[in-house]
Amino acid sequence: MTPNPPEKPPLDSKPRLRYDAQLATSIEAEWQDRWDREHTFWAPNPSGSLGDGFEALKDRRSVYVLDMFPYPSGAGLHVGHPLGYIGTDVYARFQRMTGANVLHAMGYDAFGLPAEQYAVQTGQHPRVTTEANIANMRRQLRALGLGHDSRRGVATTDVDYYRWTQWIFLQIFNSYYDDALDRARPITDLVAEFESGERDARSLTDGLAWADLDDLKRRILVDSFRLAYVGEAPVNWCPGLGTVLANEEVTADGRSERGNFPVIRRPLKQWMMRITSYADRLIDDLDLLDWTDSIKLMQRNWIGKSIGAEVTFGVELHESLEIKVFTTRPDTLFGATYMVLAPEHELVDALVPSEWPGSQLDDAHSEIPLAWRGVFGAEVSPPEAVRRYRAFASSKSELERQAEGTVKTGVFTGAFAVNPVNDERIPIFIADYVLAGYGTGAIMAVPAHDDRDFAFAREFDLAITPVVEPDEKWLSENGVSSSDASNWIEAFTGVGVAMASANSEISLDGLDTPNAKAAITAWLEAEGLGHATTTYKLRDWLFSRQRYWGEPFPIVYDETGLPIALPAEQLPVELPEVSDFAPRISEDPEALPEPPLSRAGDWLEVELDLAGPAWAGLGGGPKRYRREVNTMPQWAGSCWYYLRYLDPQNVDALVDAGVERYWMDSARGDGVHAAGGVDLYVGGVEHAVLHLLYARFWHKVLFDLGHVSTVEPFQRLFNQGYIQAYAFTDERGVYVEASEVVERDGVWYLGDEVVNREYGKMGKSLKNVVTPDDIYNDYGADTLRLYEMFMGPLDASRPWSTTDIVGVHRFLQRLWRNVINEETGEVNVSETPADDESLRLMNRTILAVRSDMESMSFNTAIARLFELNNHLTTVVAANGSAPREIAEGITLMVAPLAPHIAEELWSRLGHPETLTYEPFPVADETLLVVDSIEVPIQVNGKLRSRVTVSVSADAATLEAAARADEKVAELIEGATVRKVIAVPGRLVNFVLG
RNA sequence: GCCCGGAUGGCGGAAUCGGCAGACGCGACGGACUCAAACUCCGUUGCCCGAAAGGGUGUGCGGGUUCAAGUCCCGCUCCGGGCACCA
Repeated sequence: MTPNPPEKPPLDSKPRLRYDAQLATSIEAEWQDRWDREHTFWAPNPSGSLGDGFEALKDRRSVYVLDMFPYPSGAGLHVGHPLGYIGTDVYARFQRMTGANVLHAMGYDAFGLPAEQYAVQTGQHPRVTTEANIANMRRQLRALGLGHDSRRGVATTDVDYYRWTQWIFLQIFNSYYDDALDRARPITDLVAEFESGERDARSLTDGLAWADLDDLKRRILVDSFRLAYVGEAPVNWCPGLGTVLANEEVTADGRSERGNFPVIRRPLKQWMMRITSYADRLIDDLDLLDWTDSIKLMQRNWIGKSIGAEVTFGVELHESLEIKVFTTRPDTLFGATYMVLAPEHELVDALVPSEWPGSQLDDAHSEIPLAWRGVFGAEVSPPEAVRRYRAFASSKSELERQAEGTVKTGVFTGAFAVNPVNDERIPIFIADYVLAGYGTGAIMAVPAHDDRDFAFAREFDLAITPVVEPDEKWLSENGVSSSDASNWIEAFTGVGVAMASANSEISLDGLDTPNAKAAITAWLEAEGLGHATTTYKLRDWLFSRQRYWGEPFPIVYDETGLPIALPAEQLPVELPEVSDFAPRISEDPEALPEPPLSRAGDWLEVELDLAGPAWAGLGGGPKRYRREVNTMPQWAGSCWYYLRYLDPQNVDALVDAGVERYWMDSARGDGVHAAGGVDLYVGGVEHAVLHLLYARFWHKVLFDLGHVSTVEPFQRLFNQGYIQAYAFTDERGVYVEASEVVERDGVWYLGDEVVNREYGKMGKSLKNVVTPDDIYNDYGADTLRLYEMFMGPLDASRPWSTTDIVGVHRFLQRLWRNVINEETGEVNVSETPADDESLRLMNRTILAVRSDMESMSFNTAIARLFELNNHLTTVVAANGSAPREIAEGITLMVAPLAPHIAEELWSRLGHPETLTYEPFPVADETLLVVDSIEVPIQVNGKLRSRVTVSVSADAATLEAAARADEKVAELIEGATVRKVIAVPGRLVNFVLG
């Protein structure tokens, strides 16, 4: 296949077939059409509707290469977006040439807020905008020559796709977590256990057995076990977006990650997913994955596992009250000198006395230090002080809370707790440094060994009692002693030897921290005062949103107000048409948010005849139900798209089991890849906790229920860097069009005006966007691909520089000219064998390029190809033609990086078939052997000369050769050679005395 | 505050195990071609001294280990990212 020569004669004296933008883009368009026509990148499945052609490839290994699911933005792509897509395409093409059946596809994460907000403003249905955006993005990506299997490019908004998203939701809803087996099981198993008495319900139902429960109580009990459940909990309500958000979607300063709107905490009934049941497996299985340590660490930190103990404290004058605290340092229990409850803690009201205890109002005789009463003074009663403090604490925004840093506030409640190990009476405070949502919402404060408690104790003049002997280094650095903490300037939080920790039954004194923890925990358990326990920062995943443009839940409610799952046969639940896409936000901050679907008229109610057990309200004949009006979050669709790529047309299952195993399980069992899953997953680091945690969770549920064969979805994760760009501001500080700025002598000018250079993301607001369309118009797609891969390592961020592109463009031009006569279009290769030097260089190049391709070091692979091409240029200049074996070798090696020009050259070199499945060149070992090498000679570690010796030269030979070198001889003459280091194949170093 | 990652020419970046720092590209400079320019091709290019030969110096800063350090160790600075009272 050859392109038609340009029809018009060239305007100037430019050779007719010079590889310029015009020729490049015409070659590219023709090859893109041919790849489509010939289904070049269709990866056959082992069976099913996409199984055609598998027989021919059945002996190949399977490789699944995946890009993170893009959102089809209305703004289109800039050159930063395709960086990862080009990287995966190069990798995928290399894999095909080294004998793999490669699955590489691209779909669209198309539900989401921007299309909906646009709809709210314009009345345009989000589906219309979404489809237009997808079409534009497809066009832009196609022009890059990405080898995607177009049959697999699903969009989350396709009804055929979200039908299966809903189906997965049903699986999760209809499951519970069996803690004993440590996996999810069908909820029917749980019901069977209750019915048979195998599982005792009584501890959960005020002592009633399953048989004694009425239908409603049975449903509530069973619902409380489901992995997807409706829970009432403080959630992140974002009035600016009119919806609730997951913890992961809220930034540290209490704003929405999208849109940067304020987020407030309020209790609401919402759908939750029991991801916390998987916390341990989500941490442990990280060990099986080829991910960077930093991403693994971010996931571990987010899950936030803490191993410690729960300890029960009594309350003075309240025999019936018990306060449970969580601590990771039970060994410091003897050092607890006060206790703190979160201001919202449920026991606060019960234990606060109406008056300050005893005679404390009289400062002269008070046993209560003045400081304890905090800011409100002595004339305020405890309930009023608590009320005022709560008001003060809840009025603070997250930002204010942070701004205050380590300044601790709080108020004494007037009540005392009793330390169970020594019966000491310790004051109970409320303070907002203790969080209601973590642990038990209460702590024992050990100021000697905890920074926060130390700061609070100093603020409130509370006792600081050391119970762990600090190490000498700490004591001397701080200039203090372990016996008296009065002049300590910080807490000792390290491990050490326990001291002053004994009662009549147990002594921790002399034990190191781990042993002291074990001893006290055992004692607490024996005494019934506490037990070992583990807590997590991870909360259950808030799964409902008050939006229109998302997946409807396959859930209806009956008259009890409890949810009922629709049977899978009734899927999909399609989004109804509505006229108003905006969530309604009431002026009343306490009012419930009103999702757009709650105004969807007829859709809201449905008459169904649902089969099932009577206790669950089913099987009673046709009945009217009300639909769930929330929709799923955008993460839902992106939690499993990689599974649908495998089998996108399957109407019977989300993915066929055999197909799933073929692609997903292939990476296992080679001794390195323990978990299986996608062979290579490339995307930005911004999904480190959100998408990657949710997807792993869903995958594990599907694994537990037998729908997928691997424990993890993504075996190898690669985080690509970002392409950033310079932006320029004028003297008013206003951004100016970056493409019009020029540099003269290190100063930047827009016209004659000096402008200021900044550096940041590419975007409309900085006026520094460069689009792929711009670049392929000016240079062609191969040049763009090559430049993006050449700029630096794929995982590093780097600045875009349009001026640097000419380097790679010149490379392609030179390659073209080495093979094709620019004037005549004739192939300019010779059939005579290449000279020895050229062959050796090519084989060294093959070796290096192969290894660089495998490690995705595309920048250095390209550098090696530059060198080979530059050498070939000199050969062509000398001989008038390129040796065929070199021309073909370099063409094949360039193919993964710049596939269009490579296909065109390959075709012109006389090969009718695409080179997509040609074997990648293999280095000839015999041509890699060298017999002599140049070795550096150092004197006192400084490079002074070089000698050429045989590769096999041993240390003595090497030293002799070095001594024979004229320059070296001169330098060591007369000096005492104290030592000679001669490393064969490396260097010689003479150390003079 | 804590935890990660990074710092190499004018710029983007190379450099297996500690063994010739600066591959490759851009830019700059010089030359060829051209009436001229662009394109293309050839050459030079870390910095300092020197006409040259050559010498000195050099991988954020300060120490150290070593025959030898961009690479290892200790102490900092700055930049990027994550977490942020998680008991």
